[in-house]
Amino acid sequence: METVVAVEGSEKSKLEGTSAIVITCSDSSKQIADPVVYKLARVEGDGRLVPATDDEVMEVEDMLDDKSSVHFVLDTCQPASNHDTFGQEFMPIDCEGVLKVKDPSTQGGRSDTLFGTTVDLGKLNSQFEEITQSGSTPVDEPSTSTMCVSWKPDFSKLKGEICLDNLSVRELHATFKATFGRETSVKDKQWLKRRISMGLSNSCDVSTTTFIIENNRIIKKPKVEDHDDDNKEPFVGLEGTNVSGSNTSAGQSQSIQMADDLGANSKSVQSESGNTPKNQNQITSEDDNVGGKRVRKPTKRYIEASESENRDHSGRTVSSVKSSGHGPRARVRPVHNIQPLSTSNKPFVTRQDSLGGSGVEIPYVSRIRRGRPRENFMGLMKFQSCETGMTVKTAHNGHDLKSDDETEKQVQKNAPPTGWVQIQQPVIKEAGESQSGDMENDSDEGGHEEEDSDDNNNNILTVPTAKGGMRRKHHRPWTLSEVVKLVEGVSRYGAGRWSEIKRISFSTCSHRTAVDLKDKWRNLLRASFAQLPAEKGVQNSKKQSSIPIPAPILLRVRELAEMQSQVSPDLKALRFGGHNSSGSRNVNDIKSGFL
DNA sequence: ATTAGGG
DNA sequence: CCCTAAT
Repeated sequence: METVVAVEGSEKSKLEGTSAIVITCSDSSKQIADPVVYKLARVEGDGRLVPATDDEVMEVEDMLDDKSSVHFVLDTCQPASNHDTFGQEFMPIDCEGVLKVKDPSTQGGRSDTLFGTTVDLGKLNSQFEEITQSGSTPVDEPSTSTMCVSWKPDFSKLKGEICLDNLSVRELHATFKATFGRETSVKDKQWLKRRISMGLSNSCDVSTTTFIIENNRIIKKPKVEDHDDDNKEPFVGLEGTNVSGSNTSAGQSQSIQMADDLGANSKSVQSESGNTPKNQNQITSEDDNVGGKRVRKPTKRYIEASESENRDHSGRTVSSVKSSGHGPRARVRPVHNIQPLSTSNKPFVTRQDSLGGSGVEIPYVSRIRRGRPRENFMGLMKFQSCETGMTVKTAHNGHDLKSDDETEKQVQKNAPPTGWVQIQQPVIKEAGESQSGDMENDSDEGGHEEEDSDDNNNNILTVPTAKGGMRRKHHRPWTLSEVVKLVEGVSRYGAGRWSEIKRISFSTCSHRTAVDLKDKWRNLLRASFAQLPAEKGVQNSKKQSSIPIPAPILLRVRELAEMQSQVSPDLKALRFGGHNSSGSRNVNDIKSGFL
């Protein structure tokens, strides 16, 4: 079930000796099993084909996480059909996707191009032609609305909006860096453009990346003709009336510009009435209500902590906290044994009570589920049924990170302790989403052990990592695809609608609560804004304990953030001069009609 | 129950 | 991640 995709241009025959990128898509629950085979090669000016260098391949590799399904085989003359070696893996990005970009150079003169970008799935070739030539794109075909599909490159937005053409080499370098997060010494403009385009398209979302580069700065380019984007970017219209669907065409193109161009403090849209001293106070003490953030009084924890300084620990007032059922948890929850048997032979571990500092040894019971009780086993069941469609990839490029999870999973499967996992529940496909799309590459979604054995694994606090460090048991490194899903979700529903995003985009991830999503987004935000201004002087220096997030994604994050005015003042300050502080409020205000 | 923020 | 305040 493999097709060597058509290679545009005349050089097809010469491809034999070039390097190949094999991308296999083996999500069995999806019916698309058309692996795409790319040959990565460069064509020199004289028409010679030069196999991609290690460096080039690396660059492409960088854009995919290490779990990616892409294997690079350099200089093999093997026919591409010979993909047995590659095992079954998943593409972190779009299965159905077409990795392609509009490339100016393919239409014009030079042929110094990479074949990879002109490769396309045959069935979409015609569309490609149409798009690359005219700007008039067909509206996206009705999306099947799996996450997978939703991330397919959106050609409709591709119309000449990546203006790499006019850039100097220097500017291109900047762009390159922004895209890949690293420098390049290549001076060939075509090459740079090509690479950047590839980078963006490979990030699976060129869709909203409407920007141009100016003075080393990435600037959004106001879209003017947005007839077909309405459903794609609900938040383009920050005016709020058209969060979903209804469309005030006038407002749309402007709102973006507002976000970028309104430099001043349009932040406080207060009533003009009081020109009293209060107004001046507002300017100075705006921080009291930092950007309209919710003000918090010191937490109980904090109060208690400071109180306990002046108090014998035995005199602690437990009652100060609403001890409704479970008093103050010093990270100690009531015992909640669901599966008595499996805990039987586990070492009884004690730990210090962290609250009193009294040194009391208390039996360590791992946390019961925080918050509300687990909905039920649905998530699990769902997960299981999803999981079945997946091929577990192992014995490949050492995935240290999840090795432990993997083994645990194995254990679970081999010896189901309770048997209740056997319960079969009808899988509810939520809005027809995910199901397969979600699982396509999240092969490391442990799921089981977390859900049913967690509470009983009394003894495992941390697990050793490959690098000698200790990782918290519960810490699941975020998959690239999870990140992608998150970003996608935010772009759809807006930052803040975590439960929505959780429900829709993460329906299959039993872990990753809405809070987790929020936290991750916060981190992404930080990362996305930290990277650029820092000139990322030491990109590879710090121990990147977690997978580096591809620059294009970060780019996207930042864009979304700006679009939704999520940029915190600090971060904005971090950027180049006070540039964008839009007066628009966040989505929640819009939602509540607060305008 | 959900969300925002601090730790 | 975890926790809590706020809504």
